[in-house]
Amino acid sequence: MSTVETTDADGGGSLHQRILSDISEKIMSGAWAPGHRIPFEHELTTEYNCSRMTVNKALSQLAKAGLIERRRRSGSFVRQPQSQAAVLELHDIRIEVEALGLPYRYERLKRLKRRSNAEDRMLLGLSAAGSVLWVEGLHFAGERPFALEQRLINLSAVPEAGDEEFREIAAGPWLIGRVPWSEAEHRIRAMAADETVADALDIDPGAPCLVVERRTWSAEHPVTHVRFIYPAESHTLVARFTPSQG
Amino acid sequence: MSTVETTDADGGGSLHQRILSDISEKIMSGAWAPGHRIPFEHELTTEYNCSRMTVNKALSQLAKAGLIERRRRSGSFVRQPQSQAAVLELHDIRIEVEALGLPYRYERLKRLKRRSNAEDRMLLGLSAAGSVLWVEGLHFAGERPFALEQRLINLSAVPEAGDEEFREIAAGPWLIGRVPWSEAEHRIRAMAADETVADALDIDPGAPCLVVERRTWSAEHPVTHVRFIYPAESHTLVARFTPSQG
DNA sequence: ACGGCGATTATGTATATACATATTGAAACG
DNA sequence: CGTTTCAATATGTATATACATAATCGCCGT
Repeated sequence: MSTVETTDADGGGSLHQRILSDISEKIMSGAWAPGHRIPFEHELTTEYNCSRMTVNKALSQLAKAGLIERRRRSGSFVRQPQSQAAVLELHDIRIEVEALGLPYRYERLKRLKRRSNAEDRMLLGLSAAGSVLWVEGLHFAGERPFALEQRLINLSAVPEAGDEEFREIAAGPWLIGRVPWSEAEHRIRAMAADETVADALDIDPGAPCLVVERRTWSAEHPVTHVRFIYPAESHTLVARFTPSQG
Repeated sequence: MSTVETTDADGGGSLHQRILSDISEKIMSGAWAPGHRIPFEHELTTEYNCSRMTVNKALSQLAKAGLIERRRRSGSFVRQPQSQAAVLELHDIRIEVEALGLPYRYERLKRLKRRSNAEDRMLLGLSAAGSVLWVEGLHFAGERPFALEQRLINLSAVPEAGDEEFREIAAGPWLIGRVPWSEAEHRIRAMAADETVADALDIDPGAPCLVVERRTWSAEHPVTHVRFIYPAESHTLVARFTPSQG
């Protein structure tokens, strides 16, 4: 610790990241309950064998993310999970997860190309039949499932999506940059997890979930319909605004 | 710059904060358009007469917030804003209900004037203690409960609310028109109904609910915190928006 | 011309250090 | 016994430094 060691000497990621994910894991898993005092900076310093600045930066970030609260002279404490803020912006889940300091991972569950049925057309707002792609995947924050994604892509609008596997990359990031969207509509509601959802998200059947559905258009053409399903505890949408004044 | 100078030597806030606000100001105002290369770290270092670490931390934070993009060897650039925060309308429940073609009714359940406790202050974002008014009421659509409202009013900001009974009129419509609000923040999440909520809304305990919390400010003063609790089946929020630019 | 390779450059991450500031707990005092 | 004061402590913010890493530019040889 006395000299400057090579950056990223350990295995994966930076030390900063490792501290972040270690601590938020402990909090998320419940090992450190709300109110629990987490180790002092100088203790983490010896635990991770690093300088206080490194620990400090990680803890400050957790504080800004709302996971912990810091009190001078007293230490840092796990906060009541009322303010696990995520922002209703672009709704890129990777960014949301990484803002929590957790490693992000995506895993495709299903992929199916088919001729649109009545429900597909309703979801997309299509009048005529055509090819659609159905993709289902799981977003992970660390080891835990963070959100289940169910997506319908209108292949008449985005034919090249038909050649994509979406095995490791979520369809959202793929579509952005390829298809300029001109309009979007969100629907937000609560739902009880059914068998399938509960299984995928590793929660109890019947547990409350937050559902965010988005429909996107590009120049009047329906592009995609996504449904994100979050376990209730893991997610709060935050929207801040000032009056529009007519 | 050669020695360690006293922290916060300048006027208000930290240097970190000043750099942050300066740069986001320039971006938000359009002075630095998307694609514009902002000064290099070493340039800002001389401009603000501070170390690179300080500048680096500020820029990293802006990057994490999505305002800028950083490229090694090339510098930092103002990003294209991908999307905007959703503009949820300030929803008036009477209008929602009447849009469904159902008769609307409001009924007050509880009303309590008290000195703010720690939780009240947290909800309202107050630092000092003071009088608050707690009002709980039910919104009906026809015969069925449509939403449960739990509201906290900061009597320091709106003293005349202390004389109101809110027996037949909900506090929301009363406040609007009386108190011009300058800013609001929504938090949206899912929740399982507890005993109290289930009883009020006439649903089963454990049933999923949509919770919308709103905090309102008027000229920097916290005015009110409301929580609307909807049975999952009865409600879907809709937000529609277009990208701010290409 | 053109493709590869090394030098340069800006950012990324870490260290050790210094001093500020808020809060707590205990000692000193009226 | 209550209050005031003070020192200890943990966090907050800044500095200077060191080395890593990625991307670009320009040189050079074929």
